[in-house]
Amino acid sequence: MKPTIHDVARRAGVSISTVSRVMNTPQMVGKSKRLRVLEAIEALKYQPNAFARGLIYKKSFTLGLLIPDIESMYYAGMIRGMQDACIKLGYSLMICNTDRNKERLLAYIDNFHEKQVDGIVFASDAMLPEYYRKLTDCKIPTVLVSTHSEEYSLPCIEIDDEAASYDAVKFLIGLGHRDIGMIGFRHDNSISGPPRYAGFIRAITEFGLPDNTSKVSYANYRFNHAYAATHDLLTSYPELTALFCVSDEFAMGAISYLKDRNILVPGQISIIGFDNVRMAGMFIPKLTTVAQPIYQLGYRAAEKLHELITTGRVEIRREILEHQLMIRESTRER
Amino acid sequence: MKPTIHDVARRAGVSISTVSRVMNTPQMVGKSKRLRVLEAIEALKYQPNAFARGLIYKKSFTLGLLIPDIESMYYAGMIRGMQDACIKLGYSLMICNTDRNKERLLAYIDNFHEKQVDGIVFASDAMLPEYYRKLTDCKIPTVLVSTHSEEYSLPCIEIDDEAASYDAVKFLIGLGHRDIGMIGFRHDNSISGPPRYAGFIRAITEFGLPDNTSKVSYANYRFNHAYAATHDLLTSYPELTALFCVSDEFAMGAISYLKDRNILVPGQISIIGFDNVRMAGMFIPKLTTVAQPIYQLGYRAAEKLHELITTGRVEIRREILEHQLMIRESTRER
DNA sequence: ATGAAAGCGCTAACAA
DNA sequence: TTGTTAGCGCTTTCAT
Repeated sequence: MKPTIHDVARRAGVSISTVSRVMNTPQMVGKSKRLRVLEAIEALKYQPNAFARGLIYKKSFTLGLLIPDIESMYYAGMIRGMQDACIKLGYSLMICNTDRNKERLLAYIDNFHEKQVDGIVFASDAMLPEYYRKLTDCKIPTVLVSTHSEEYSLPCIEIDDEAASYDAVKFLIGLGHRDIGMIGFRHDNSISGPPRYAGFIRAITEFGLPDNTSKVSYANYRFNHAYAATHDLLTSYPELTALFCVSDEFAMGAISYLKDRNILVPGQISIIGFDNVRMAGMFIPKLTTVAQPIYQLGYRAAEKLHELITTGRVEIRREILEHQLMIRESTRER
Repeated sequence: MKPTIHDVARRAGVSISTVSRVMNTPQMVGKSKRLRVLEAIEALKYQPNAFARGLIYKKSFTLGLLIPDIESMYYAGMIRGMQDACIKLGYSLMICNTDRNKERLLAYIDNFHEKQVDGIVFASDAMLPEYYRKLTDCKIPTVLVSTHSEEYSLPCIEIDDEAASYDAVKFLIGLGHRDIGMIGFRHDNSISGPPRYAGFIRAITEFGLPDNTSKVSYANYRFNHAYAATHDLLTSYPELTALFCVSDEFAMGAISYLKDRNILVPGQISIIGFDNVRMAGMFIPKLTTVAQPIYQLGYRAAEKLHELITTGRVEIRREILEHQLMIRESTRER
């Protein structure tokens, strides 16, 4: 049996309130008793029971994280940042992989509610009305990361997708490319899909390139979809000399397809990715990409959630972190 | 304020025990009252308080997971399996990334103890005496995954590293290679290091190859170490025509180095990896590798831990899952 | 400075 | 079938 506060009190020959005091307000306890209690705690390897504490404080010191895909390298990096922040702030982190499944996500929120997490970091793309309703019903403070919401004024932290996209395409144009295609996220099931498309279009028009509006193919999160999308796009537009991919995984899928067709990257087609996941610098060729501050995104999300939990509000509701172009080997001058 | 059992009881016009009963033993409650209670629960969006329950059941219905590196693709796959099993079994999962840091791991165990997790899945390489002591002090049921322990008889689930290694090298030999090198894990800080080396040696000797005992270079978990290790190995033994890498990440590091030196894979050197992480099939060239049943490893670990928690023991203490050769593009006949 | 006692939200034993 | 009540382990008044 786990020792309780009573065991410690008995062993130290004091009352349970004294034991409680040495744990919470040691300065209110006489030195000799305090020492005896400390000794007993050590000897018994006593750990206060988090259930009993939670019952009183109504706090679990646990944060919940909802991510769509634990196997995505993007989220893995984010988790690291979040967990480091949690250690600093004294929270535990409960990570839940929704697999982009609505029911599953909803079930996780119920679970968080029951387990009384102090707050939730939501990294699962679109904040649907059902999610929002449940969240507000439960009154659990929530912060969005690398997504945002138009309808609901939840605090969020992300990058400027439109600008980042624009910078990527502008870089390609600067390299002399004029026939640029894009492998994007479907607009109907992603948040960053539309702004990244908008950035692409803005760069194309601003620099007076021929109408590339339709030279876009959409894929669904994973590698093999991007592989197929690249096939479609190149079949329709064989003149393309550069491809803007909205994620590094898409870039890898595209390059993989090109490789299978004996098309050289960057020799014949330049590829730029997005995210700068850890794998980006390991791929062959090493990916030129728009780097998101992935670790920071996670770290700040936890900090922001902490702010929301403790103060009830948040300094800056929508926080934008800087992106940065990483030039490596998958792009070349036209 | 979160509604309590009292609120539900009041609204339904019954006692709190009746409410408790409809949640735990509905068949013991009269139909009309049951319906009224259900209605009240729904209307109030009542969720029983996990703290109060935990205090009574002395169970948190939460499992703890200790992993060395959340950014490793290997562990990401394992987590998915584990979480799916947890959903099935009614547990939540608390994932903690130790970053291979001893103090951090120890602190996480304390945290698990305080939060009263029902059990721990330990996936962090070596089970050091300090870890084991703390674990037994806390009396938290523990299962090892993709590692094992000679000294302590903890339940574990893994593959047969020696045999898997042997199979990989045998495959290379079957391809006609006679000068085979290896990029391995350091023996002093890994569990699978020695058996994988042993498998390599056994294959070499069994097939009467020249003494390759020393044609091994060691790396430290990550890509860039393998990159450097490959450089060292090839500088000493330029005659090598095949390389056995003990992880896919090492294989990628090796290939990356070779690429930078304009050495063709598999044209001039064949590379075989280990693990079959998701990325293995996406790399260029696609990795031939020894597949571990990564998802299953995670899934079974959670099931096994559940078995240990509920029955106090475990059917098979050391459980071995099957590995399987995945032949792709990074190897070729000599 | 210290102890006794109330109560956090729930379950389970006991009564009715 | 139902309600009353005694804890689970802890913090926090309130006395002393």
